Amino acid sequence: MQFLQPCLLLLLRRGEAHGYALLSKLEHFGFNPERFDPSLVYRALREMEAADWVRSRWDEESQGPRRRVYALTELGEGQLVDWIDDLSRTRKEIDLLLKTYEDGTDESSA
Amino acid sequence: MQFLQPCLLLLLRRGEAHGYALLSKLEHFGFNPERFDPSLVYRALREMEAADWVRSRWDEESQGPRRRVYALTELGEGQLVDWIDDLSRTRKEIDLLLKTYEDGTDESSA
DNA sequence: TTGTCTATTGACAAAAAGTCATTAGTTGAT
DNA sequence: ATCAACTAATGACTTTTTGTCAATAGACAA
Repeated sequence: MQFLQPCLLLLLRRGEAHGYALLSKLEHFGFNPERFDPSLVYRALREMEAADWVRSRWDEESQGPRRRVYALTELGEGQLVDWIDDLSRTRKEIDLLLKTYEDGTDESSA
Repeated sequence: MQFLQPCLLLLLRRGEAHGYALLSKLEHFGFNPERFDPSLVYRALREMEAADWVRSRWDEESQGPRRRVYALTELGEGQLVDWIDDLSRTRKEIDLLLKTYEDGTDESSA
């Protein structure tokens, strides 16, 4: 799976959130929280901030270790649209591949 | 796109072929032959041979530069099945992602 | 004999993904 | 009060994957 960044943007579209919270919400997209390394989420967020798809601030209110809260930017919304387009295309390619496989299965029955 | 290896196995399922021929047939799967570097095909084939998913021999009959002709092995057929399963799962994940996007679009209309 | 097409290989660079250790605040149990 | 577990984030390092490009070489046509 290399859908991490689009998944994070999708989650952030519902509202701002910090990395650790996003980590658990990723389960919804089929990520296994057991064997999924949290640093991947943090890295993805920092990379997306460098691209200005998200912006962060330190949450001053919360208890415990400091949280960096991320929010989607307008650029990020545009990027999400691009990703959705990409993924639609990828989906079509997979469909073609699966169809090609099925068409070639059990040729003796023709 | 990282479907190169499954695409090659699918093509080889139709019969043995050499790298250069496979290169042009990849167009069927949406690869752009203009900007697609041939060395990627050759490398993929060599990697798959190392995994014993394909086997090769030099074609002695053909004219021009020597051709290495690849054929799918039984192991390779099994691997193809695994890939098809993977891709079906990936397809479902993409569907979920696209659906999540659509569900969240234009919330004001609710 | 120069250029183009066919055909394959190898070296190197860049990008992406995975692993692990470290730091640090909070809470609950012993 | 100390230890473990949970929350939270960062940085260094490694491995894997992908991309780019140059080199070699036979055949053929201009």
